[in-house]
Amino acid sequence: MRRGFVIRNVSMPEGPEVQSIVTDLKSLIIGRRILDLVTNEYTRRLFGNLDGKKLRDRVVGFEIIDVCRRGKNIVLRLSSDFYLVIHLRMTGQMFLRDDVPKYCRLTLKLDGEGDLHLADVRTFATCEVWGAENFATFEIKKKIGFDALSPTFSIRDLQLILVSQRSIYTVLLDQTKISGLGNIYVNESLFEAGINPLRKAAGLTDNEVKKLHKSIKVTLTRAVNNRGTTFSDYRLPGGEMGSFQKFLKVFRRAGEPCLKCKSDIQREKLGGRSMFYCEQCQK
DNA sequence: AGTATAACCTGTCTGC
DNA sequence: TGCAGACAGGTTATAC
Repeated sequence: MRRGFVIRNVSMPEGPEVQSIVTDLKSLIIGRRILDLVTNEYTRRLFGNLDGKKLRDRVVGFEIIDVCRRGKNIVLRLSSDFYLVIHLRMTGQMFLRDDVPKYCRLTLKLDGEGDLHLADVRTFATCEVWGAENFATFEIKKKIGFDALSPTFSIRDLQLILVSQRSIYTVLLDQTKISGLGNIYVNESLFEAGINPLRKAAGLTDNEVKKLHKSIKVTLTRAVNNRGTTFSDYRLPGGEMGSFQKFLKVFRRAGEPCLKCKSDIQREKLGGRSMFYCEQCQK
């Protein structure tokens, strides 16, 4: 597909959004060669202090041999035996297309149709280059907790991390304990499980942990199947857009009736983040 | 150990 | 119509 072929325009991605981007990238850029790396004034801070020449030596001329996800990081494995690790933070976007998107911070010119662009209006996104030896212990070095999207994520895993006196809301957002959840999916999962976000993590009963585990799985699976949550009017070229916003039950529904009991959905601040929950259904 | 706040940035929305 | 202020899905550092 040609000009304007946009993969995804999900702002502020959580695990399901990153997974959707990675799935699309897999079919679009694996096996393709990086012909050039184009930077601009908005590239500042993207690579930290990595020297420009070193960067090009490790990237330009090599093939993309795999794309995968580690927590909320997008990983491009290159034939140079280096890994590009991209974190989109709040507003990062990946595009595969010929023309340069608005707020573009980096372009990888590829052989074949379309170049890979990283755009990011707020310039929080980061890109790191890892050698193979270092990358072998990526999760440990980055302190990435259990992958909530993994099929192997178990009730036992969840039990292991729910040992703190912090709120369950705070712990589920802590990527060093469990990775892939963000504010949307923490709020939705807790509603689904009928657990109040302010409960102490260690205070949950075995039955509640079981319910929460199931609700996390169900919520994330449905989010991935819907290709994430899009709040803007963005659509894929085929008319598609991330569609999980249609299924949100509490997130950004403050003051609206609970879908189970009709009482008002509450909104409260914790650690600068907005919690959404139903007082009646979430005890 | 836990919490709270600010910081990194810019665009958009709300209310006066 | 204009303007000020609040708000944004992530993460990290620092101070209580």
